[in-house]
Amino acid sequence: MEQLSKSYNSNVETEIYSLWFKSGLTNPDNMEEYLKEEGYEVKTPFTIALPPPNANANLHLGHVCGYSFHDVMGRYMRMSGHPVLLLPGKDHAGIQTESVFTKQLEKEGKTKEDLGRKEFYKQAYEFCMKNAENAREQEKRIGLSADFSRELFTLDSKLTKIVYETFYSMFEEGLIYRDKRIINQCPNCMTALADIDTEHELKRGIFAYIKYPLVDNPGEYITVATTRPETMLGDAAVAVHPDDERYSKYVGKKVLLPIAEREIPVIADEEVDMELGTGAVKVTPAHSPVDFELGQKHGLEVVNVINEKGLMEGDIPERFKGMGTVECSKALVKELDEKGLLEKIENTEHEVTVCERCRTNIEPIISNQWYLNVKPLAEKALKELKEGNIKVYPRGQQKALMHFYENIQPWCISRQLWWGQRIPVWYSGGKKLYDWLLENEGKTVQDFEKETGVKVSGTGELYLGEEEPESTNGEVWEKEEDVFDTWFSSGQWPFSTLGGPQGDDFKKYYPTQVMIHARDIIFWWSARMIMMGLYRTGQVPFKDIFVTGMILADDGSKMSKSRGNSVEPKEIFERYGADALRLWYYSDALPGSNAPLREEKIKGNRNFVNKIWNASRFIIMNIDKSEISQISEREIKKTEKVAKTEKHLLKVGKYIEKYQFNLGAESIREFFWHQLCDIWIEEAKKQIQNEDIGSEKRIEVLTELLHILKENLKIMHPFIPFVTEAVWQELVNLNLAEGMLMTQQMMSL
RNA sequence: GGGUGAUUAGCUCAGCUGGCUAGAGCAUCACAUUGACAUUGUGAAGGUCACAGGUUCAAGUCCUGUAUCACCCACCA
Repeated sequence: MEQLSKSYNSNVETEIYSLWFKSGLTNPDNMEEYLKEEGYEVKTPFTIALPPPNANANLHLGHVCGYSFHDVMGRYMRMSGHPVLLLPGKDHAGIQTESVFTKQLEKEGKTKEDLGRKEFYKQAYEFCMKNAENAREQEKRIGLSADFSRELFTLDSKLTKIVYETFYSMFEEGLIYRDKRIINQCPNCMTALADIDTEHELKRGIFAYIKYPLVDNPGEYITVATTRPETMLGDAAVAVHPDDERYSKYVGKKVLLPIAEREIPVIADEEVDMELGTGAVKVTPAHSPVDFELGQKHGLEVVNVINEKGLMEGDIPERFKGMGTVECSKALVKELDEKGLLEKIENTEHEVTVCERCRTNIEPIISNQWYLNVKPLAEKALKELKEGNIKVYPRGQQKALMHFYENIQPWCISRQLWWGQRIPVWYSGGKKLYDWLLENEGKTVQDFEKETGVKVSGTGELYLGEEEPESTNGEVWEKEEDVFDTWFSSGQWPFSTLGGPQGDDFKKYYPTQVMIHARDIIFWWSARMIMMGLYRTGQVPFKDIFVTGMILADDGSKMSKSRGNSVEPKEIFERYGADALRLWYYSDALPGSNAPLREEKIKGNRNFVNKIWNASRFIIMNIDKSEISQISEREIKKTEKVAKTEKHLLKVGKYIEKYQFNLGAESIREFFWHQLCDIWIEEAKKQIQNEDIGSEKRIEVLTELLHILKENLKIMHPFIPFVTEAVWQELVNLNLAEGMLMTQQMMSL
């Protein structure tokens, strides 16, 4: 009978995809209608909010493959009677996009200031939309059966509105506040960074031993050791361990800070490590996170000497002003040496914090930022975890998540960027005034004017809202320049995408079922989605978190563009097809494991895909046109083989429900190849080889074989949707099947 | 320093609540096949399940300790 091509050609995959997409049945509302029309029971909706990839670049292999987990769940659920919503989107990725796009502007010889905030935003938006389009193509290429009619971008006004509502409500409850804290400042990106946006690098540095003379004991001094001499200009104290006998006599006395010529106290604190350096440590609250804590504890003065550009400033000798930190360090060391206050300098290697994007050294500085007190939210999240309302796979990650919640710190939610959701706040009389009044409790606007010499018109009050408020008595409203940390909006993804707590989709599709992503973002994303979800909706945003493995280069190293060892998804699609890639990923990228991408492994899976094609082809070829009606009308007898097949379907279904995709993939391969092909088809060959066309024996054997093939196609479909649908459509052409495999129901389950 | 996990065939890993004569894929070797598929079939080789103790009738599987590795968090004056 009809001649199918000798091997499966993965080029048909795009064609198959458009078949699915055109049907509109990836939209759960349509799917629900379809189920009703076909007389199936409509089960509860199944929702996954897909992790939105960053809209500043093409998708990498990890993204693309990750979606095959979402899709296997989605397809299986759809075939089991659930209207399935796989909700796609794209993330604006604040810092990263701003950095990528600014670099692109640089190549054109422009800066973001040249464009101005509005134009910058507009162009960055276009840039993201272009990338989003590419990303969407890749998502389709892997076979993701998502409802693209609902696709969203994190900066869509619908989402922003919901994010703002959350902000207003949190502010009113006192969870959000402005605070002066030490932050990670990237002097290059000119923004505060969350800890997550920083990395650590081992760099060469110096260890300078500097003598601080005692004020009341001429000739005596305390030597402190520091890797950053320039920060001494901002020192507020020298700290020693209370049990340290070498220094106990000095505690409570004062030393004269060289060069700055300021008197600072000697304090005692348990935190000080007696073994390290000289056992005496200089305390610079303004420029070191630890020192900041120490300073707060001991009520020390905060002396700012480095500005947000990483240059020296503030209450320091004129000659150092405007210097970079390294330059200043050198100059200081030289002067100290001349004064005989430099004991020695050691070369050392130490970890420094750098900006994840541009690798610039992070400058810890004091800054006014917006904070969210996440502690009460974390407590609720922790409770849900403990009660088992959210489960993390692999289980070990659950403990890690609990530990994270138990030790959570206030979250800095403001970023000094242009790209993002601008914090909807207005300051009467200006931001500086507001912060000043906050720091100087009890003082008034008049005090501000007197002490700073700046004239303001306003009350120092805040107004929350997007639109500029009415100006009464000629007061001037200053708009907040900062934008939200990206995680503040992506943390609301599962409900913001469904239209917020009032949305129709929300009512129908929330909470979602499962969150699937790579392990590196569990704290930064999932942890926040749980907190924000509980806060806004009172419900957990998803019941399960499934953490995928990481794709590595074939030598086991991390894939990265800079190393040149990254593999484009496109290459794999072209050479082996999406099904082969998916199949490889199910078995290799298990939770907690690494998956080095080896070509020969994908090849092996491609062979299996081809095997499916050829076994189907064999069965189709053996059915004569004249036998079709007899075969399709014949009742399926529950033979041993059919029963075994049913059992197989149930088993694989269980694996999918338990997120054991590797076992599922292994089973479908084992059953199809080594049971159906190697044994049953071989048997069938012998049974029909001497039979006449249309004979009872032939009809019996072929009917059973075809049925088993179709059942196998169904259970394999969630894993490898393309080849199975391609075969199904061949069957449809011959009147041996109907409709699309994607929407077939697994009735035996 | 804190946390989490890993350690099973050459490689990447399965092995759920203890019953294994320890599996898969890829790689290797031998043989077969122009027959749906050379993108195939049949078979072989390859492992004291990191190490040391313990619990048990029975341990890859549970407990304790040791070692090595990985990731995350904190920090390094």
